[in-house]
Amino acid sequence: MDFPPNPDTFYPIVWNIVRQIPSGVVSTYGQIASMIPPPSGVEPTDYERLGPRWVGKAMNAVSGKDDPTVPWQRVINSQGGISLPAGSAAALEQHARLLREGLTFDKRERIDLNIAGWDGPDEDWLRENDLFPPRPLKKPPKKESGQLSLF
DNA sequence: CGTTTGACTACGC
DNA sequence: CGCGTAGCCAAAC
Repeated sequence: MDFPPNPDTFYPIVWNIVRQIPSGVVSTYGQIASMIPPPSGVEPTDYERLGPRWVGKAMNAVSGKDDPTVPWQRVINSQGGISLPAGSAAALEQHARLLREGLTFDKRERIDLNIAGWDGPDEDWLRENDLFPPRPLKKPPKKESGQLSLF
């Protein structure tokens, strides 16, 4: 299955989550997928592999509808890069929008998820929508839990 | 009607 | 750090 069992229900969930992403940060296909329960009939192990691609499908469907309420530009791949074909009009548009939102790309054209990675929606919102907590995008800061309050 | 192709990721070198 | 590969199947060609 490289396609959601039921796009009509799966896509809207994805779009609702994407609508929660604030300007200035970014999420990933995998993180979005991690919040959505596997559709009935789909094994969790399969979903882990297929979910991210389905999220990509949902994003593709947005551009078709040209829905201005879905900030699709804030969803990038797990490496912090734009997944649209390099040089394509859509890719350039996404790049421009992200720059406009204050995000910065390194010389490899990638965003540092440790800095700009999204922490997910409010917990209340997640509960109201029966969604799971997102998989963290930021890697643990080595040891020293959290950070010393001292500066 | 057979082939190619994905808005992905994790993993191995 | 970068490049290649598997997993997998509906659509587009």
